[in-house]
Amino acid sequence: MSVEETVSPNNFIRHIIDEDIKTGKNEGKVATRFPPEPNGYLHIGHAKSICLNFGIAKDYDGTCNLRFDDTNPHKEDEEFVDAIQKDVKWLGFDWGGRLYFASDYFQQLHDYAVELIKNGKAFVCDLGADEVREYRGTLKEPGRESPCRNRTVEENLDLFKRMKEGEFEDGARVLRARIDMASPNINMRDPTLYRIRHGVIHHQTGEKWCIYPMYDYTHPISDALEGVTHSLCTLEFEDHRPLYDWVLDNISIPCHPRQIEFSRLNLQYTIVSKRKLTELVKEGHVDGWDDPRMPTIAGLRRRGFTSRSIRDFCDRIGVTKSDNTVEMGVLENCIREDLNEHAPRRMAVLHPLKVVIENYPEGHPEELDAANHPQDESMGTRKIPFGREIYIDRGDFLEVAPNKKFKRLVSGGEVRLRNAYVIRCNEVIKDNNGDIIELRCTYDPDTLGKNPQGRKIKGVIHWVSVTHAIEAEIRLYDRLFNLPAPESAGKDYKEFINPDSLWTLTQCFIELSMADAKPGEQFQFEREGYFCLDEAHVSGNRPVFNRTVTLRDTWSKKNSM
RNA sequence: UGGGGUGUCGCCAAGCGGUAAGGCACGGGGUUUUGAUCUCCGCAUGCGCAGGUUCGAAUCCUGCCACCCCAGCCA
Repeated sequence: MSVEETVSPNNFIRHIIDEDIKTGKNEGKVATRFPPEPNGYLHIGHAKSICLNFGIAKDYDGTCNLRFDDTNPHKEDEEFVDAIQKDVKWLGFDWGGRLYFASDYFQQLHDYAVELIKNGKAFVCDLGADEVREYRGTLKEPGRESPCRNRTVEENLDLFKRMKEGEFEDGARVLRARIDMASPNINMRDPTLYRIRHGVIHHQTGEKWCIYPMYDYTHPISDALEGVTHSLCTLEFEDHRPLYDWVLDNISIPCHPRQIEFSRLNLQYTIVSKRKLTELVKEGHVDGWDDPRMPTIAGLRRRGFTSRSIRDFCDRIGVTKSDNTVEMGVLENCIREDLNEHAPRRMAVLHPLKVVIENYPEGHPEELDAANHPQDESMGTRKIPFGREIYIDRGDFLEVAPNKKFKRLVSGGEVRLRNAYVIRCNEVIKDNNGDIIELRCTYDPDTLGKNPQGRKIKGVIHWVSVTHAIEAEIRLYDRLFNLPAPESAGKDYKEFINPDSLWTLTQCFIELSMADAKPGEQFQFEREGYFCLDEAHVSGNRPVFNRTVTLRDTWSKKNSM
């Protein structure tokens, strides 16, 4: 497979790793991890991180762990841990049995906390949440020390033990690191290490614990326990790195991974924020996490994106520290490139208009041969039934050509039926409203597989035989938001939800050969785009197809300007 | 002068003192029974701005400017 041969592009993180290997750091080993919190589905931004972490492990002959950062049972759920594993696997990565949970380390995390207390590096604080905030100071002014800051080791040990044993209510006390309330870095102003959470059932540890460690405390230790060498995270954690290092420097743990930050992905016309995606799902703006309009891995999969195209996308966008917003065109290009190569061609009529071929014999349908791929003979051919009555797309007929460049069918004009004959339109039948309901045509029997003598046929249109067509529902998707950057418009992003992001067409006709298509199977509907049979939905007894992406269309683009 | 970051083509992004890669997008030509694909050509005398060092600066120095992140007992 060509993807496996692709050389991953270099980036600044790989440069750092190259240097570490050259200088013999970590004995030349490379270990990364992908650490999602199971509080939502993975999205395209996570794909960037997954490709980075697993890609590095693969290329450097190292390892990449899948570790759930499950320190906040309030927001987390088993549904998400299952979905995340499914998505990482689907993206083509393998954690090889190294599946971990931060909650696996709760006991060790607790023991290291006791160690910090014993060394006077942590204390139990009685301040309430509001007071802690007040004492923290502001961005420009230093904070004040908690009145509890100078408790004795014995008292701290006793209080922490009683916190663990459930003696205190939620919020009554926290364990804090004893660092520096005057630090210009707010993260270093005696950050909270442990909080009390009663009455929640943790999806992994049940009711075993009522104190839960914070991210800033859990993450460095989890990394170190797993022997991670390079801990890759996004830019907003850059300010947390001093704390990451402080934790590891102040406990007796032999390993000290290096945290390296890179910028997160932003994609135009969508949002890549788990919190906001959760809102879209919960408030019903979309039909679940796997709605084909969602930038989630599950949504992209259902839309018809291949994992190969997503990996390709991640390679193309690169990894840097600069803020970036990638155009949809890049993602679209990736899936078009993949599907152009791999998707077999089919014909489907989305907006049917009936055509009767008057000089074609009745009751003598024939079977024509059609290539499954115009450039790849190895994909073979198929039979397509042709008959006296066919459907063409309404958009492929106009009574009068609007300009000399129009090459579809017009009254009195000729057009090539893809994989079949040239037809001429002789008559336009209309209903009482003046709407076109049928075309009367004749065909030239001498044009199958060859061009007619003495005249040039400019246009080619697709079609489907009326008697053999399968009725289908086709869903056309457009961008979820009608603003390139819905999150930074200074208003609620939900105001920019595109009301026309889904068009459902219920009376479409697809060619017979797709009768036994499998869920998820992908096709190019010639001249329309790439479509896949929906994984889950059948509407009545009609199959449902999702449009993954249109074909590139320089013609309509030019004419719409 | 609160701290931490980032600024190279419309969007990504190489570049690491020797004279601006590549991809997407865009414009144009060719082939074509998909207005697709494929193919060829074009697309930064310029690297946030201003100075300086140097034979030579996107790369080094100085000073500005713009944008992003941080005051959860979220991650």
